[in-house]
Amino acid sequence: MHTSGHSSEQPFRIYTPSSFGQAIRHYRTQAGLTQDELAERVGLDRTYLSRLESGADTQQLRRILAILRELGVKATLERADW
Amino acid sequence: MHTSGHSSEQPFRIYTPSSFGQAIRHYRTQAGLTQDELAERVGLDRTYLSRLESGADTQQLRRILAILRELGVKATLERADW
DNA sequence: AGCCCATGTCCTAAAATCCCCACATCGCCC
DNA sequence: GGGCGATGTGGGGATTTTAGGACATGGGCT
Repeated sequence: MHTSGHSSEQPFRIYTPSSFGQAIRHYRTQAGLTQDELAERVGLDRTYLSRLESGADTQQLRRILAILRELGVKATLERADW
Repeated sequence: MHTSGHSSEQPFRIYTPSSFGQAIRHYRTQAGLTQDELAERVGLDRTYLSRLESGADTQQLRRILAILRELGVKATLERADW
């Protein structure tokens, strides 16, 4: 009876602004949402989302990624799939 | 021959600015670093790190977490332990 | 070709963030 | 008690980021 749902999709490892953007885009399209729809649902501007998915290289993101790198910590994103 | 290092420390699930801060603090102290040391290594201000670890509730973090929540994606931090 | 729809990109004002100072607190050790 | 190292916290100003509009591009469809 398959204890684990076993959806078997591998997590996204986040180590650059770009990889973060790609992950977001992946999950958004997989959810069948447009940038407009997602932006409205979370109260953001669409152009912001576009830039984020394109891997906008902000200093904020760089800062936290630098911290994680220095500490030897890896960040991953994956489907919560309850 | 122990294929996997099997260090078996459970990952941190990140769902609030606070949980993010706690994770950072955990890994920093585990690495035996002071805020000063870490801040200098990554070229940041110490007070910034302090506030980050205290779970500073920034809009930026909120935005990202809102996106992930809406997409049903979970973010985790764990030791890279190569 | 023409029409949508989704997305990328440029711009500017407005808003949020971060650096950098100062000072307070808390343990711990002498 | 006094000193010291580590951290919390406040404020101000400079820097960075975001919102929001406008416009271009590109694909798919008729």
